[in-house]
Amino acid sequence: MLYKEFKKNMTLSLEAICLDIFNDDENSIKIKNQKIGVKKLGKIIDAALKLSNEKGFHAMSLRELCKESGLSMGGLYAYIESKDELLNVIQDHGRRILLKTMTENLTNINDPLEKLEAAIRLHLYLSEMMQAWFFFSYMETRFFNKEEKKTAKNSELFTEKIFHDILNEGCFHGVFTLEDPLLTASVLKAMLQDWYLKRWKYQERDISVEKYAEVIISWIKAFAGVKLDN
Amino acid sequence: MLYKEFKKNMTLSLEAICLDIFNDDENSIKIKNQKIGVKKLGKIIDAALKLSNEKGFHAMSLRELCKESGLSMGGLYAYIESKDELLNVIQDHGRRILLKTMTENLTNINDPLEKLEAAIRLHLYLSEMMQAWFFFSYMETRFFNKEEKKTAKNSELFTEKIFHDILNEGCFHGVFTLEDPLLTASVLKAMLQDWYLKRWKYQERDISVEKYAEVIISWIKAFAGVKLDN
DNA sequence: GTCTATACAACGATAGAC
DNA sequence: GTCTATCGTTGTATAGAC
Repeated sequence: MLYKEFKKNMTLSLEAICLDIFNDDENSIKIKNQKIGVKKLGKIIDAALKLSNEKGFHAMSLRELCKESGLSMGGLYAYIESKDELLNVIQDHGRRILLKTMTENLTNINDPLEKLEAAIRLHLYLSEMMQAWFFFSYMETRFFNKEEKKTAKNSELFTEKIFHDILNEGCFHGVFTLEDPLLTASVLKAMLQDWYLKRWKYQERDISVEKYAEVIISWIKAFAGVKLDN
Repeated sequence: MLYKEFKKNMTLSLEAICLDIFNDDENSIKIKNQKIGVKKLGKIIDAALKLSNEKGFHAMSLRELCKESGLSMGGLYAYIESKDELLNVIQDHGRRILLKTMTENLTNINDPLEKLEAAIRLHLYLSEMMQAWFFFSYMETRFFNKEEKKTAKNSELFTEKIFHDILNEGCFHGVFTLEDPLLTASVLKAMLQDWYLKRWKYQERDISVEKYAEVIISWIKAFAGVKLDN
């Protein structure tokens, strides 16, 4: 699947997820009008991601955030309880999309090699589409409180586990030959993360996300002892 | 070479570098006594790295830094001009060691495969020894000003170039078979960085730096079409 | 060379008008 | 639902005693 196609499919399901999140957060959100609420909350998250990725979440002042999202200080506090809670909202928002997309799109693939390729493309395309969130999530995790840190850690291990399971399955069926599938999954994940962590480099060198996916796939094939057919 | 051996050799040359740095910074440092100065500046850097890696450089207050390094606010300002300049001092300190170690220890190796293995081990061992600085440098770069950002970017590309050159050399001599040596070097670097970025994971799983080095080396061998001999 | 005391700006958060 | 005005706190940085 090409990135363009993936993006088109995703845009539709994204709106539904945003609505879900807004309704679940009604205890902390003071806005009753759903239409206004969803729209502005989206603007706040986008602005917060933009500013945070430029200067860090902690260095981003709420006054700046207000300017960027077109609200006043008082207005902002109708959407969030505190600056800390804003962080939770952002994290939760992205994590839901990540979890939903990864699980839903892989269940009906059985062939290990096919599944591995699909998972790699899926993760890369998703991180290309929501680069700001992936970058934010990676860079800001260490500033979370204890509980949020644990959730973030589990999310990291969840993605790793997807690849670990596929590799194990492949080894069991004799498609892959690996000495340490877990360590392989870990390194594979590092390569996927590099895509959204050093986007400036890949952009400068005109490397498309499809091209990068191909490199990663041919790399894992070589390492897992899969015969190259192209 | 094992990590233990590497560490022993490094400790000696480290002290000399610290003295160099102290002498070069005499325009901003108000301390005249060299012995006192070097010792305390080292303490300040260590404390700053510790606190910064816990909560971020921006979130670390100078009051905390004073407590951690055993100085008063006034005392601290005898060593640094401003908080921003402290960032430069830390960056410069680590970068010098990195540059010196990488260049000095690779010049007299000619065989591409041997050189590649040595470079991988060198980078991993160095990042194991100075994990705090490597982590700091990776995580805080985006908060630098324009000029410092450029220097950091060049440092990133410098390390990548070392691997790129070795891979090119190997391809030229027919030892490696690679479609895109630059992209390979880029991905290789991502794998090396994962070692100091997710140390908690590798520690939890009892993966030593030697073991990790072996995995990376066998991975690049498989990808570059080098016959495995063990 | 190091300390205490203090200046002043910017922060997150809230109250109350509209 | 959004605004302005204002609170108390904490930040960096400096002055002057020792």
